Amino acid sequence: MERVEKYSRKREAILNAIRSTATHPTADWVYQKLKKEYPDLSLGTVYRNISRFKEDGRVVSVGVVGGQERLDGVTEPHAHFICRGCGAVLDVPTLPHDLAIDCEVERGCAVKVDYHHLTFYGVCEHCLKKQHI
Amino acid sequence: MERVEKYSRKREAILNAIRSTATHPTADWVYQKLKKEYPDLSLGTVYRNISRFKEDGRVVSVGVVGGQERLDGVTEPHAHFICRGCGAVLDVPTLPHDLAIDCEVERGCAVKVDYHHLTFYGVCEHCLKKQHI
DNA sequence: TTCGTTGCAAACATTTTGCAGTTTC
DNA sequence: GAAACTGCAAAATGTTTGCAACGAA
Repeated sequence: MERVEKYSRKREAILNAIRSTATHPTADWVYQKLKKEYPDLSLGTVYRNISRFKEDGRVVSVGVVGGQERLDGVTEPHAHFICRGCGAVLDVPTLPHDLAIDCEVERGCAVKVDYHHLTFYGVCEHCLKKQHI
Repeated sequence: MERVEKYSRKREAILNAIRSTATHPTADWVYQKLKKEYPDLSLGTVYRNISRFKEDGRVVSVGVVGGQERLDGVTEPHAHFICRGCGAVLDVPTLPHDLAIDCEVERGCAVKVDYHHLTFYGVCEHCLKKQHI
């Protein structure tokens, strides 16, 4: 039996919150942001809905930064940059996303590749200006 | 004052354990493995030493898989494959590691890039055979 | 003797879960 | 009215930390 998703105002708000920012937010960021408009919102609800979004592909995980999972409402494959100074997660739009390497790895490693992540690590523009790292 | 590292048999064993496997182990894997030879080993010691290894580059983090950080004793840059079936982390040796893209991102994004991670996700050979995923 | 290292257990932080009440259809 | 959704708080998980004892130089 497939469960049928019913409408929920909070679920809609959670998805919109993730989609409306370029910060690649954490669950808690979403919770804090929506807490103002929905004072009775629960962190459990945020986690439950994010979990569902990831399952059906409405949201994608960028990975865990500083112990917290970072989310992305933009599901088209693209590279990311993570700053070791402030933990910011940025999009790297300059790079063309090469889907061909997935096939290459499938042939070379005898595996099935669904997708790949390309993530750069370093210091962001803002942190570079602030101090010498 | 710079602290001077003193010799420790357990530290040596922890580093060797990480270096002697291709499983990209977790802290707990190292702990369980060494527990036999060092019955009084503490998980805190494993975490403390791994943390130090990461700081000075003797060990590298592959990322968090299923809530646990995976380590790599091979510090030369190379790509990884993560299986969504069993959580295995494999090396992808077929792919040449392109260091030039780091510079490209530096120019395009006005950031300082230290390194990048290229990680493929999918189903490993073993899990493919076991069932249809 | 000094100071880095460890075991232990408590503390922490993030995420998951069980349950009873609420909302959607 | 049935089934999905939620708040709440407790539990689970992985990791960190304070402190007194231990070990290397």
